[in-house]
Amino acid sequence: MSNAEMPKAYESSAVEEKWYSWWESNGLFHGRPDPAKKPYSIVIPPPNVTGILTMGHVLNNTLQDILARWHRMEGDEVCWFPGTDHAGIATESRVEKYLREKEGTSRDELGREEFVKRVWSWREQYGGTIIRQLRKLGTSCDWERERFTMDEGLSDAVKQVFVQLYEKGYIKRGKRMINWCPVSRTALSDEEVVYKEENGKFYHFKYPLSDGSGFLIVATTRPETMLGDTAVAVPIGDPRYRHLVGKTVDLPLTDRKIPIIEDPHADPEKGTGCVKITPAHDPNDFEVGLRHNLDFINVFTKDAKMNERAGKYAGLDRFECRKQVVADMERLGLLDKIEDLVHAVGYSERGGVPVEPMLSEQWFVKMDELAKPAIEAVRNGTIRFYPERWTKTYFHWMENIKDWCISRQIWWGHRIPAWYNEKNEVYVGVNPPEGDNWRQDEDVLDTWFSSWLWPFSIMGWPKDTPEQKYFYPTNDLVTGPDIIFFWVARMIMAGYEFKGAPPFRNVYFTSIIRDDLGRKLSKSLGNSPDPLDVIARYGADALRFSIIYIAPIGMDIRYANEKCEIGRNFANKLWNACRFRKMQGAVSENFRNLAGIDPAKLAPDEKWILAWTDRTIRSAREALEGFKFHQAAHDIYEMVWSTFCDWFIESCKPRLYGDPEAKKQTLAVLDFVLWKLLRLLHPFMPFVTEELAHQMDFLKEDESIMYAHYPETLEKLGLGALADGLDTVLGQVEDKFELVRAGRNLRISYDIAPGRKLKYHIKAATDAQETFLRNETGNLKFLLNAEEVTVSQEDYRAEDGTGAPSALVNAGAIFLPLKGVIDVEAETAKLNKQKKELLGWIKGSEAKLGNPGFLAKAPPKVVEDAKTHLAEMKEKLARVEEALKSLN
RNA sequence: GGGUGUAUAGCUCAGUUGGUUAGAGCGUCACGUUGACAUCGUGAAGGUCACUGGUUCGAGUCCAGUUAUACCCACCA
Repeated sequence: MSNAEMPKAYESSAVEEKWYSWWESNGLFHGRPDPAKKPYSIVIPPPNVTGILTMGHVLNNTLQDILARWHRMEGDEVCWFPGTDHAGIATESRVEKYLREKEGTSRDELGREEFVKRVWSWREQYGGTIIRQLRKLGTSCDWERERFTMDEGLSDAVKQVFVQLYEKGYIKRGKRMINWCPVSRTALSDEEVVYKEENGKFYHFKYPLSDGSGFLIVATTRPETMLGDTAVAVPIGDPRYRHLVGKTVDLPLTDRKIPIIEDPHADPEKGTGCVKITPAHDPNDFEVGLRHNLDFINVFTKDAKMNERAGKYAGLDRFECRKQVVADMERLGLLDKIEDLVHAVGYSERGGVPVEPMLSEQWFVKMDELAKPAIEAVRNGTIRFYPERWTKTYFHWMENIKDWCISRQIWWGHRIPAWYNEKNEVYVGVNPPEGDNWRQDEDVLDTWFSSWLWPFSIMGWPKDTPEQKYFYPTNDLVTGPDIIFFWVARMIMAGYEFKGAPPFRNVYFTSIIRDDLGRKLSKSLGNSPDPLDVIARYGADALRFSIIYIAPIGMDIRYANEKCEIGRNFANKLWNACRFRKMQGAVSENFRNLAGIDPAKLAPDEKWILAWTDRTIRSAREALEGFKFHQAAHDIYEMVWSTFCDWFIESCKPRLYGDPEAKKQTLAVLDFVLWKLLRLLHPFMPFVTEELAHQMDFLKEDESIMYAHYPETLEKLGLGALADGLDTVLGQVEDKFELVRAGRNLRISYDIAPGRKLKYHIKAATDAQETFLRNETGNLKFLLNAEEVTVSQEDYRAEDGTGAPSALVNAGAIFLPLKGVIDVEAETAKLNKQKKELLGWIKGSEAKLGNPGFLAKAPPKVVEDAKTHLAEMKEKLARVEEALKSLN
């Protein structure tokens, strides 16, 4: 590195570009089985291939990158497996939209084969944008291992799993009630339905008894379904209706007569107790239909319009039909009343419209047996959740798990490996059956049917690969709690079923990011920042650090772009600390180990900063081990900014400008600490730390901080001797800094320009303090910007006997002698305020110590501390009173 | 209807197993171009820890209840 001066401010963009391509082209992200090292692996939650980077991805991938980089520095063999998900329905509709807008064609016009081809080429051209964007964030994924859920190998895994579960009897085909999305025209799993509270209407209809003896009143929120009614149910043994059971009603608007049946589904407490039964369009009614062998009349088309079974309503949209049915019923005098009610309506997550419960032939996976080992694994701690409370959500779902509807009536996805022949036989196998009388099932599998295999399919399963032996199970999973059912739970089940082992050991659930008003980020609100813009403006390190720094543990994050100033300013602070250091000359030769330094000769400040560095190393590592990223970020931030820059660097300046030996020593300590701080910070801010490590010559040109060892404490480095006698010195240095603060305060309260040189007098409280502070006078002069600092155990007295403004601190008192400017009244007031405070403390302490209960029951240590504290307060009070006396 | 969070300074949040009279950042205010940094520095003001009750020598911290708020689950015709 030349001596060219570093710029005054850190410029992120060029630096980030440079290092990322250097890391990647040198293969520093690549992980390979290495028996000599401990494996550490993560699989990325595969983003949709159609996706673009959002703030959610930023948070999620920053956390994974912190883990990956940290473990790499700990010496583990790290592999972070990246890739994308084919996202069946989402991608299919994305490409459909593209074809409509750009080519004026459609899926149906192109036909299946051609359409699927188009999706692949769309993916070639536009897909995977997010993968390129992730690089801007600095993510250290092993790109050589990037996979796509539709890759050949992953498709093999899907087929293998399907066949295996089919042969085990866990996968079955059957006609059941499913959630139908009329927009995507496919079945959905229960998890893909989101419920929204809505203000709806509750329509009460009169159904005339066929014998003309009156009406039964039924209520519904969905009048259009009455066209598919095939019974009216009444409660079992209900005296109001008992005599009607077995008779029929004339179903209005149709020419059908439908039976009146007794069924427990009818609740006598609700409404009239009578319920219309639509077995083809309601899950409960379906059950009733089975029990009573009723007809199942489907009145909807695949896009939820009325079909020919709806008679004159055929062709109408379901909501239009609803209006007309109500109008017609009213006209016929069969509308009893309409009530308002709030109810939950199930919407298709992707389609954005209410789902239609429909009776349909689909493939299902029986989940209850698969769930058993997965429940046990979380219960016995083999797999741990952070925050732990998510286990409750997990258990609740797993213990009530339902069959999983896995077939989708779309074209983009893994086609179901089942074939049928004319004799209606079914063949299920990894490879197509012999002979040409077989046609393959038209449906594809739910996207999640490939995602749940991700942790091992990405490593080559079902083939036997060294990667699986070495990297499976993975260590940590970082994901959002919104996909705990979709993905996390199912991966655990798949892990046990197909690998006989958990897919990961720890699951860290990220927070949800909201805007600064607490609203969810969404495109339509326009409150969703583009991370690439933010990176361009503030830098990737700034974004990464800021988002971790502001992320409260287990709660939603309030994000606004301005918050990236935290990270940007911090990077700049670090940059300038290094810039300052560079101005002092070349890096110390012993910056790695402080070789040749005599522990006995360390200045108090130097011991103090070494102690703080150790403390921070311990707390940061402990925080990372417990997935407390936010806390690690805060600890390091505080250490760098306040402890290192504000106090250590400032305080060491006098030594830099004096004795060359002292300068050499202090620079060595500074370098030693700085190099540790850069490494501590690297997982959080990879770019600026790599740049600075090179700028400072901590690394050779071909070395990367990515593989520098994560900092260890002095003791672990075998440098324990440097920490000898730290305890006493620590308190003295802290007291010294408190004294400095008090001195600056005096200056300000007397309104003296900071530039003006002053004299201070310090009254030391003890002999030890006096000795210590005398040795520090040079240092104190600098920190206080004073031309002279005197130390004794006496109060300050001017020649004419007047006192001076002063402040009391632990170390003693600091006086600011100012000729004739002492404001006796103000000083008295200040001291009286302090006295009042002290008396409060003393009163409280004495009360506590006078309490027999406290003395008897509190731990001895606490009692001892209280006594010490009281003594200190009393001693301080005595000093305040003395000072008060001297004023008069 | 069940379940899970959250409630501490103007704002956003820390606060470890209960132990001095509760902290940080931002914002506000005052002062400042001291040779790393105005993306900065030195200071100041600002809180009956949502409410009620309980346990305890001692509660922001534990327990019960209340209120507010957010989210998740559930086939309420």
